[in-house]
Amino acid sequence: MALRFYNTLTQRVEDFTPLDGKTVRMYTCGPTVYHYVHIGNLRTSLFQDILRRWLAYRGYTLMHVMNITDVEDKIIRNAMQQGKSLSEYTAQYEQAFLEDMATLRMQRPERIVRATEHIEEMVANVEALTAKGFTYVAEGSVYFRIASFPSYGKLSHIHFEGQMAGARLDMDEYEKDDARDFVLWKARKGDEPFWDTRLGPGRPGWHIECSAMAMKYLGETLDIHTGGIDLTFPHHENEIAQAEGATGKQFVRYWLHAEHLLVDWQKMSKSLGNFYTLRDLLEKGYSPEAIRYQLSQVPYRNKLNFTFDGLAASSTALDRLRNFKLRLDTAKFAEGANAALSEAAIKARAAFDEGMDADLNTAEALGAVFEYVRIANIAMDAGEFKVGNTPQAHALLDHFDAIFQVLAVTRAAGAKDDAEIQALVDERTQAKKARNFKRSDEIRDQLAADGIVLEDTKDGVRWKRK
RNA sequence: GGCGCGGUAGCCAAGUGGUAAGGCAGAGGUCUGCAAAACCUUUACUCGCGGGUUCGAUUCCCGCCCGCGCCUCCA
Repeated sequence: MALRFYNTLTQRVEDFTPLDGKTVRMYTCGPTVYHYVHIGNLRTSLFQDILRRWLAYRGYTLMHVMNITDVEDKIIRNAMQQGKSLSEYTAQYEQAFLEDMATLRMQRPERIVRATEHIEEMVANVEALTAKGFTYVAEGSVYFRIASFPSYGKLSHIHFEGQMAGARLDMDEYEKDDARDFVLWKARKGDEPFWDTRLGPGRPGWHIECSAMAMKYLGETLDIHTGGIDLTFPHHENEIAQAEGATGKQFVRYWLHAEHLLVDWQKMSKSLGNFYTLRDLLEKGYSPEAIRYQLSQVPYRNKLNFTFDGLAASSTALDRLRNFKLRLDTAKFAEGANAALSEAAIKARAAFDEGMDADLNTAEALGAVFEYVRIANIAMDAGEFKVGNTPQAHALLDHFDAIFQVLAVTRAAGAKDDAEIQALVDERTQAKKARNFKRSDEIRDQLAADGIVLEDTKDGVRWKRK
């Protein structure tokens, strides 16, 4: 079956077809760099990475733009408190975010753009809206008048007629004509940073950066727009108003939203003390691959309740796959090929692909790999796995890992290199042959202390990094 | 109150109108100088509850209960 995604706009799973042949124009709402991102943010980034990789596998050329929000209330507040400029303050967190992405083996989008470098595009977007009568000015700020945009609410499926029974309203924003209206351009306030523009001195509202930058780099109609589910309203709804108000054309064809990562079944927040950064987990000794696995294994549209038990389980599950690969690389197989196993490899590959095509069902895809691993292990135990079956097994693992990116071990700084380890392993084998168990056990313990595990198998000794 | 997502074995989780993938944990076993590691076997007559449609529902419809999120510049 074809590649298909759940589209928030239509609330249905739809076949995916880009507007322009094999090119996919995709925009991602990246982080607001006022602090280190947490693993919930990274889960969303990881969904985007997997989406990228799968689109590429399916033969599409990506034009993927991700923004960095580097001007915003918390950034301004924190930067001013620390006596830093905005860019001085945000640079450290932007850098940290990019490092986190690399640690988790995420690809960089084709283009990463910063809000503060696109003020002119935002001003132009606001002007286009004003020209069409969608805006009004109050106390120097420019607002979008929602009443003038009838389709407002089509993404979040909110009907605004008799709205707001139990919702809270922000009473500070008394200058708005309608509580639902949102700000496009904020008038300069106090000694906050500002830009002198045709809209007057001030700074952009949050939503305008994304519509302006997305259209600048990807055109008026995008294929895919992604983000966390909490951005659906109001952020993405407002992006639609800004873009479609200005162009009169459909802004985004497929809206994909990642569900939240939860801790104790609650959204992460600092006040609850359930806020983890990638650095926190690495300090506790979890590997980047185990974290990547844990964040990938639950399909992106499901909530993922993060627990350390779950992370440990992911680590063990990942070991199973790595052990299989190691066995494939080190065991001795008889000549020939087993037709039934070839069949199993083909089936596993097809099931993996079908799972991924079905709105990136990573759980199903993963299941297909594990099923093959079990079948192959049984065959190896029985001596029925043949040399001729190895290429297919490798191909399946490579195919899986091209998307999941978890099989290679991240080596600690200062770790022994392979040759060094092999020399010790060989020395131990010699000692064992000579029945010098004292020396052989000594080497085994020494390697264990360095995180190297030795495994004696019928085909000889193999080793791996823990 | 409105909108949205979900409730499947101890935990995580896939799935289909015809009688429940996979992973972790647990139990048993194989291998081994000892061990470690690894591998294998095994665990839901049942899919939140109550109705309905159907020859047949976990899967469709209705109602209810429970959890989570959004409705405040939160991924």
